[in-house]
Amino acid sequence: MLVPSTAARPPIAAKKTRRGHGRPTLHDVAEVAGVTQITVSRFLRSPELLAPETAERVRQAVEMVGYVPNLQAGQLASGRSRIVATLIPNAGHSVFAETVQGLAEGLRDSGYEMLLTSTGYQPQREERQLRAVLGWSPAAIVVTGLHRTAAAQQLLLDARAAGTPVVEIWDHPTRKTQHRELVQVGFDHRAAGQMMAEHLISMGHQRVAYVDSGVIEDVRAHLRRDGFIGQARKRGVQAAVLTAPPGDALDGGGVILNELLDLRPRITAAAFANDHLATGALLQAQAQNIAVPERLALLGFGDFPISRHLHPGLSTVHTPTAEIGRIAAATVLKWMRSPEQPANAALDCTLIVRGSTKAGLNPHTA
Amino acid sequence: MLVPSTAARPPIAAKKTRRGHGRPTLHDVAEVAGVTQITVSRFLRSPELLAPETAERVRQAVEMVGYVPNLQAGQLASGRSRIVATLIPNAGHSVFAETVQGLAEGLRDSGYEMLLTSTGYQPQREERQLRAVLGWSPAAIVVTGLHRTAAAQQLLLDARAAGTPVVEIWDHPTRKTQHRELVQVGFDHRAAGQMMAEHLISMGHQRVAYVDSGVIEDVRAHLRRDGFIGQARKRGVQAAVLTAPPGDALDGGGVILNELLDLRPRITAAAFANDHLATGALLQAQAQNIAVPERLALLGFGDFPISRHLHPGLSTVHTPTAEIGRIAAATVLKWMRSPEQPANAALDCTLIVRGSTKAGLNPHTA
DNA sequence: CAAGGCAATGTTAGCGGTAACAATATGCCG
DNA sequence: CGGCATATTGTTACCGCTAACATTGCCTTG
Repeated sequence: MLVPSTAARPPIAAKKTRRGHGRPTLHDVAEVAGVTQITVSRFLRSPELLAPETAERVRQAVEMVGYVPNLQAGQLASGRSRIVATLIPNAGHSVFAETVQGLAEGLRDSGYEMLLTSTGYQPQREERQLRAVLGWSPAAIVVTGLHRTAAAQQLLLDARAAGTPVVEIWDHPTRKTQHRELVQVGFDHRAAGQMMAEHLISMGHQRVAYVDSGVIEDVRAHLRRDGFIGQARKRGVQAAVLTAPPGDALDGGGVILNELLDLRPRITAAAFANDHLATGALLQAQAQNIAVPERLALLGFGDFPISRHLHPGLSTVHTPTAEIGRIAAATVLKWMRSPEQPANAALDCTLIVRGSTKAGLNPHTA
Repeated sequence: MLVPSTAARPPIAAKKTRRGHGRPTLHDVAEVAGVTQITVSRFLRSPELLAPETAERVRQAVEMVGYVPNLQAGQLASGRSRIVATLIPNAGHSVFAETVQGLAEGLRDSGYEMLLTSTGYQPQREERQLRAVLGWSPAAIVVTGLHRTAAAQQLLLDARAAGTPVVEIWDHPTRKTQHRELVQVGFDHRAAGQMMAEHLISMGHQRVAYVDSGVIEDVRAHLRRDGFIGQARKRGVQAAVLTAPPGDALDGGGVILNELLDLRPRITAAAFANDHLATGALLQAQAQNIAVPERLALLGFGDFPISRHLHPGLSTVHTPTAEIGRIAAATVLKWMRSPEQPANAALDCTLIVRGSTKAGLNPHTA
């Protein structure tokens, strides 16, 4: 049995006092403090219920035995978990990494922890991971995008029906009709694509191209492509579509540049699925002495840090990557505290016009 | 009570059958299958123990009620958890993001999940988060670096003493003596710094500078700095030290470039804490028409994707970012399976020589 | 001064699983 | 045909914590 040793202020290595797993339990603390488990439990959760003097005794006991609460036990008993399950296509991609970081910051010190899995853009895997993660009875679920297997969707709706907040990030549906039980925090990729087309058109370009992502599972890039093409068509502008080769995007952009230059009829501007591709193309253009934007205007997507440092600066669309994470965290926290469903957050993408499109055919736009 | 409904193949929304939290339990499945809980539990963990016919009945029952195991309960009962706690300075930094992704991939389908927290480089926060995370009785702990508060270190050693694998990533101690209970997966930053100095020296530079990270808590960058300076001194070469301004590293690099050019006595080469800083400097040099490497050779660290696409290409040190994550995952998995402590993994950094140092004063080195 | 109220702490009964052991049934042997 | 090993399934007792209700003692109040 743990005796209130006279020495010991620094957390002493918990002696194996009980049959259990070796860590001190509420019971151990209670014994030292001369109270019962529940009093210690109360001290930890609502100390104001205890008599000040008792509270102090318990506080000392907690410190003395180096008590760390067993969260699994607590959650099993209370039915409440403190886990926010997060499913992300690829935690290594800078955009998602920033979102993850935003989430981590938003959740920090909230008492909730983030369980992170990376789906590698594969719906089947996402479904499997979702299933696994549900076993943790997460307090909330954050998933990327709106598209997934039917079974995964059903799992989410079931979880939602059972009262678990579910937030979809990075995407925002055009039609408000889509599964209204879930909350979206993101932006409209189709509209972003339209904005990109509109920008090029407004600069006077009549023949343009869109360079789609080489990651075929990147649904959002394809949405932007569709938006781009749709808008171009609507405005009577011809839009070719190329697809970047898989692999390193900077390399891919370089390769694509020459394909763009070879297109017949000639095009005067190209939009890219992301800034990496566009940067690759821009650097390649530089190497080959292709005048940007005179011969070919280039428009990226994502506003990666490097883009404004290039020469010419890369025009692009700024996306709220970290903000998505922070807002998702805030949304989830709010939702868990009060049961009413928070509003969707439709974030803004903003066009950043730099040199790679500015000195174009029709330089009347800042 | 759940009746084996005649319809229902797709997981039917679990009816609230018990006083519990609404999700079907082992008990529900058992009832449907006409067996007891433990048989269902066995089916899930070691199906080979069941009679084939029973197994099939249970399988159908599991599917029919849409059973998802309650992992908290299982772990509480068994004392084993399936959580790998991971503490990272900043999940948004590309290098760590790649490591996280590597970890996620390494853990994928292993049955273990990653609990991720971001410490923001702050030891106090790290300690707090470590404490919180210990409440999950993680099956293993992955922390970044070797430096932390004394209390945090004690927590890790306690966990280790209780049998929890602890892996320190991104760092590798020069002296093998340092807390041998923990396993390191990373590389020796001091040695990397030495290598950087050695490279510049071998190119004939006699006056060099090191641009340290603006993140004062980035202990590893400082280690590289110390290695750099130490090596320079050893070889009788003067080494100045500058510190990048905080904030955007690309900007910081640009600012630093002019400081480097203004240094008296003049220097001929500079090494940077990371490729972002070096890239910023390189782009700024380009903008100011400063000849690289003739007027000033630039050496980065990290081999970020952009570096080889710059003109001239940025010489740098390639670091095994994703590999650290993958190996850490493998190490942890192995360790959890067999109790003997795996070996440290000292990974290699390799010098990548590109144009930004190659055409230097003494171009005899490839 | 008895009754009621409130503050502080305790008791009991689970949460949903698993470990360890127990109990059957079955088959094979001499 | 009894006995024992083996295969299969069940019983019991927790894991460490919390919800809900119970108890105790003291203070206020009519």
